[in-house]
Amino acid sequence: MEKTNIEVETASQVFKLLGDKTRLTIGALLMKRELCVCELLEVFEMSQPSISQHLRKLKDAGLVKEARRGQWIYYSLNTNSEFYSLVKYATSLIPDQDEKIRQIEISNPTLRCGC
Amino acid sequence: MEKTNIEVETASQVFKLLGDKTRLTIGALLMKRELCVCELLEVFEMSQPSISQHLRKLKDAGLVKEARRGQWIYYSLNTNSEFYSLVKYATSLIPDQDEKIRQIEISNPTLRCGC
DNA sequence: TAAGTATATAGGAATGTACTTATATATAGA
DNA sequence: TCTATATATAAGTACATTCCTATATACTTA
Repeated sequence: MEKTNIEVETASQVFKLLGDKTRLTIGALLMKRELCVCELLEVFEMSQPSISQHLRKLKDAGLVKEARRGQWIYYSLNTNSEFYSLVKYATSLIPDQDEKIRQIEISNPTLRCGC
Repeated sequence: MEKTNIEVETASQVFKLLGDKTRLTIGALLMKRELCVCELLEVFEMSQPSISQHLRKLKDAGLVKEARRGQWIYYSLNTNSEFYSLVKYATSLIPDQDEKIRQIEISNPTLRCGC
């Protein structure tokens, strides 16, 4: 886990981002695999705009990146970010999020039609 | 650097604490040595109550402990805290705080009389 | 091109945060 | 015990944050 010297201002901004339960959990979930908004919506008791706003903050800080695939925009961790190892460390501290991933896979919101 | 599993709620609270420039810097300074409020006051452009309030939050979370010695209350990192390794990691990310320590030692607020 | 789904943005309300000044409390020393 | 110094607490204010609802935008498919 290489460490670079990050300015106090910058580092504290990233900690502030991780200092929110929803965003920290999103980070841990994205550690497992990329996810779209409608998938995250399955595991947070929160409106779609709220999820989008959290993702935007993470994206603005360069922690996550997005990729549109058809109708969906998939979010994933930006492994090139200078904060990636911090995110990895931070998310490793909290309990495993497999249960939430399973919940997403059961409801499978991107495949409603069943085809 | 051992990692225990910390609840999302708890972990995000600690990140929130570190998500403030002043508190993150205090953490890095306490990594160097214990300090009293009047010493911290030398390196932050902030009122004494503000410093005290930041220290109180860090103390309430168990990250720092205090020890009164005469007129002064010395704050230090609580190495027994389950978050100590997180604090150590977090503070290792930011630039070295030696300059601020030197500044404190030059002004030496706990020894005003020179005796 | 119209309708449906996914996501983003705008605007606003409630709450939280980080400061400030004023004041209280605790210790030290004359 | 009086005064000075160190620190904590209280109360108020400005600003930031996080949610919401309503609406706009983008893509897909009939």
